[in-house]
Amino acid sequence: MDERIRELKSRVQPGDRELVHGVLQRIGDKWSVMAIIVLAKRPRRFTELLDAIPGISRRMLTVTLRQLERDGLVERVFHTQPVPWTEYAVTDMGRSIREPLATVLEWVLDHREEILEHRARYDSSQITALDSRS
Amino acid sequence: MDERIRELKSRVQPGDRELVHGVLQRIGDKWSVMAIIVLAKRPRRFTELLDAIPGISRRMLTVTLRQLERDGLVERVFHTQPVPWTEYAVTDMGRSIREPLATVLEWVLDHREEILEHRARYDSSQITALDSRS
DNA sequence: CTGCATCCACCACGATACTG
DNA sequence: CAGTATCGTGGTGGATGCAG
Repeated sequence: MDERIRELKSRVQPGDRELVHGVLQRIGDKWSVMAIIVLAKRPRRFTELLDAIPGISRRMLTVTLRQLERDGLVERVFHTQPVPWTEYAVTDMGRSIREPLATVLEWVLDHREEILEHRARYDSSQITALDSRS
Repeated sequence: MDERIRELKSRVQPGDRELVHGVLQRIGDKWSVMAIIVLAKRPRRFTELLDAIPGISRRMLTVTLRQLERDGLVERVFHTQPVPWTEYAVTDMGRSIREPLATVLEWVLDHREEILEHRARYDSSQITALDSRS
């Protein structure tokens, strides 16, 4: 593991810190991951995405799709036949990011109980600290 | 890959969506990953972390450490000998999250050029769109 | 239908003064 | 040394009106 990290570190170039953090922020935002997951099943049009991603607003769907499009994870295809419409689809790169995402998901599922236990313990200790303060 | 995703999905329980998103947000925030990386090398005291993480404020260091502590990724140890002081260290779980993080890092490095190319292309197309609008 | 523009609420973060 | 408290600011996201 430490070996792997050293190996990866040797590949990091000057501007990569910002890039890495940018990607981490993207997958940490509210809708990007969901959009990629939904689009990975099959391409959709704007309104279909609105329905397929419960709770998202038109604004955030637009913003999210533009960001993903900018990075090349999603592409927007314009059709004219039979009637004009827009279709969104994941690119190969967009599809490939599900791999690291799955690794994160797996880690969370593996440590689900441990995290929740720690939170419960931490929160209750904070409450008692507050109690003794009053 | 799709097979792996299906397998992981079968393990997802009702409340896990929030939990997963919470973890993604944490690794997407500005300082958590850096704090874990620094602490993984060796334990540090508060002021050492302040120096080891360039640009972080005392406030954000406190906030970040408390969140990581709450989730059980970092532990705070109080010493009394020879003089009272505080020491922070990563837990086994905190150490283990470097694995999925490394996977994400690897993906970013693998797609560094492609992402930057897409951004450059997207941005220049936006500029021309703005030009034709004026 | 597919957006973009605007306004607003909230939260993350930074600067800084203060405390045991 | 190791924080906490307070304030200010920018960014993220939601609601909604308008347009091609």
